[in-house]
Amino acid sequence: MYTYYSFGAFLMEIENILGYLLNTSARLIKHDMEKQLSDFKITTAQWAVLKLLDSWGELTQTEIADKLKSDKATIGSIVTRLRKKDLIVKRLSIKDSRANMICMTEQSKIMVKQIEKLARRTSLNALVGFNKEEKDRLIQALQRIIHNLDEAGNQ
Amino acid sequence: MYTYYSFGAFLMEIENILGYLLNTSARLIKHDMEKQLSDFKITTAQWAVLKLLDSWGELTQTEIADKLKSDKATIGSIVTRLRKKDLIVKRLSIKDSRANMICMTEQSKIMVKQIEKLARRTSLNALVGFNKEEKDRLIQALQRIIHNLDEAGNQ
DNA sequence: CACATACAATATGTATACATACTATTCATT
DNA sequence: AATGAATAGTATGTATACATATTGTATGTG
Repeated sequence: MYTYYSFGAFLMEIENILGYLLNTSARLIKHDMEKQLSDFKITTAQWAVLKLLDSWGELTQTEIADKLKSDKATIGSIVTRLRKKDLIVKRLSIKDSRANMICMTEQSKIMVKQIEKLARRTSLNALVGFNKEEKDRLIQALQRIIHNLDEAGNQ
Repeated sequence: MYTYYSFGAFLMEIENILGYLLNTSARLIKHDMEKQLSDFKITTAQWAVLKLLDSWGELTQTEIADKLKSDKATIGSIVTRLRKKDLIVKRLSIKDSRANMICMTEQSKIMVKQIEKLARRTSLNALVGFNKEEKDRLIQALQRIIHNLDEAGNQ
């Protein structure tokens, strides 16, 4: 049986520190997902942008950065790579000539639907042995952490 | 009041997908921690290596990579940077002349103790509003995820 | 001992992630 | 209308993160 460690433990080793645990689980799940995505020649970061566009329709790069809690520079380079693969199109905004509207292509609309299943499978791999209540509690805890840190960061 | 979303929701938007939530919370907590670490001219990845050495004593780069669930190339470059800052020393292993033992310096031993408090503060920032039970459940959930994915990845 | 295999570390290349600086454009206010 | 502040996006540089290939060393087996 696998042994768990408490957060309140006196001995605070790296393996028990929240930031390390979040970072490690995030890297491992990303790795699992990218293994599944390899056929699509796309990364998780690129997929997240497409998934967001699929929900919201066309967005500017700054809007994408805000919604994904990322930054303009990072989204800029992801958009460049998506465009090279013809998965998005940039259209100069009519309202604001500084801004580009990022739009999905037919190809990426189809791709996003196909990837949906893979994302669910990766979540299941990560959550083996979790019951519904445990899953829900985890998702809510992560949303609370993001809320806490996002608030603090935007002061 | 902030609204939470359930993992079992029919509409699976990017904001509710486990991998995205882990990745985002990991990035935000890393960002918070690195803000606090700025005086030490060190990153969280570099700190994790020092923290591990502080617990285990001298280790090879491969051992560090295994324990942090990272890889040799990544640890190699972190070790190079730590060495430039005189925070670690590389000693050729007596047993195995392919390997280097990575050892802390006096400077990094002191530094690690000072950083301990900052790590706790960052965890508190992230976990505002969590009670002890919620914190413990989260830590255990993350350790289970790492266990699940690490098992799967090492097949 | 010889040899195939495994392993430690390095080298190279791509993709985030993010700080900082810069350009072009827009907006607010006078 | 003029102008100073804010904003959208790009450019540059550093640091992971990781795949893949290479080099040198160790080890197990015949």
